[in-house]
Amino acid sequence: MPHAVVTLAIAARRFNVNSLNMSWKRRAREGAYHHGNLREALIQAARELIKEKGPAGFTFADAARSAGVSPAAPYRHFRDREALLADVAREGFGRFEAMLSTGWNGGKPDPITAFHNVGRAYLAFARAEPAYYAAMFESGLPPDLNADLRAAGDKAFAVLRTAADGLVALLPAGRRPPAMMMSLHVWSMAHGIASLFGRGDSGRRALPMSAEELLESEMLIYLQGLGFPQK
Amino acid sequence: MPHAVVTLAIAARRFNVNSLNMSWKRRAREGAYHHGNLREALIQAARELIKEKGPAGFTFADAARSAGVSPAAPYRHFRDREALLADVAREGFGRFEAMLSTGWNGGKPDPITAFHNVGRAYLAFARAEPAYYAAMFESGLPPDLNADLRAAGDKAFAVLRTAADGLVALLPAGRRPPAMMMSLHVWSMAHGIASLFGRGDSGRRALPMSAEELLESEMLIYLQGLGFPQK
DNA sequence: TGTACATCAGTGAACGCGCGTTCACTGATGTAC
DNA sequence: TGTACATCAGTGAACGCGCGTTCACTGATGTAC
Repeated sequence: MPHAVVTLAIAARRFNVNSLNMSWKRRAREGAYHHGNLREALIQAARELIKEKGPAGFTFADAARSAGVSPAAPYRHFRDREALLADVAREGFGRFEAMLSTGWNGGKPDPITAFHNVGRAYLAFARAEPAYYAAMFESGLPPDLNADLRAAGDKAFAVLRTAADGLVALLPAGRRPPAMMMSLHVWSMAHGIASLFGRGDSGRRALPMSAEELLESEMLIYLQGLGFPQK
Repeated sequence: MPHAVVTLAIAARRFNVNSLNMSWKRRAREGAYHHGNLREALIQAARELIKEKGPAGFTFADAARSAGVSPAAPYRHFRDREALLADVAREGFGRFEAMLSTGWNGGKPDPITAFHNVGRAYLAFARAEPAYYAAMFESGLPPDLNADLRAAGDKAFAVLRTAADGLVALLPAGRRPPAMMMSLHVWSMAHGIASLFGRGDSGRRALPMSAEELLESEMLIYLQGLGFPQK
């Protein structure tokens, strides 16, 4: 009945969607749809909701509401809630890989320092992006739900593998541990510390030292055990 | 209307509840209530549901249904779903502590062997009791939701701390690392491996070696880095 | 030992709510001519 | 350059469902006397 109000509301919505769309166009050159880049907006909304309430605490309808569209709209882009979650995880693995790569930085200034930087980058990601991290590792998604997700996870792990390869090459041929094993060891250390202590989101356990210090000392002792020179 | 059927159904229910009650009386000497030990039955039901669908995948009504009672019954024993989940976690920490203690076994036959046994016990628990493990570490419950839960978690961690103390005593006074740090390191290794690879429930990542071998080698290298003699 | 009574674990019906999902539709966009 | 048309992202109303929670109740148990 109050036509003016309804019209204003619609106008406001259109305006918001369009201005968002313009900023997206500027940021990422992904194609824009005729009412805005809803696909990406839903992923952002899901991230926000996961950050607030955990990976199990958001619904398809929630994401639609946050993105300002009707509850039926997400079905144009995602088969179901799990498909949306998988896309959040896939995108997260991509950023994760980038951060780890930056940490490794081709093994510079030297492989041991770079290896520690990878560890720091791991924790920094878990702390800065708890929503991505939860979607990637704690959402209960089967890791090979789809080939893209699987590949994204593998690519991120490959950075650890590359770093281990670079480190192993420092040792004389007779005393080289399997790089695959080393990378799994480091992954488990970093993941263990990140999920027990180093999360940016909810109430975690208190510690006598920072998560970063804990991981650094753990890696230091581990590398010493493998016969690497200190520093 | 079909009185006979209804009567039979009620009789069957009563019979089941009573026979369950009797077996509980035999197993645990916890007090029995006048229609059965519903409190414990709800915890069991929650464990079963968590094992099937994850810690976020069960509802209060689900648990009641599994226990064969009306949806209002659980309110006699738990304030809400979170309180039930917290009790599952608390009970889990108790069993966890017992398994870790058995692994440590007072440091016998020798502290290094016993330390490795603690690691094995950790993974064995995560594998055998994925529901407890999930409630304890992956349910999103704040660790100090209530004093009992907090205390149960602390007691379990204290076993790791005791083991680290026992190990540290092997080293000469000048080269002893802080036992607190050591126990946090081992916890993070074991938890990392357990949550990434060593779970009995759902589809996890494949590995070139078993979770147990991975943890054992990791601890071995770590201990070597601290200057412990091998074997 | 028997009876009356208080207790309280569990009932079952009811409610409002938000979810997932479907459907025919609308209307802005891009394109063919 | 202008017009007609096809496309398809998003609408909004509708549905059935199961959840959390409440309520007055029931009836088995334990106990006081």
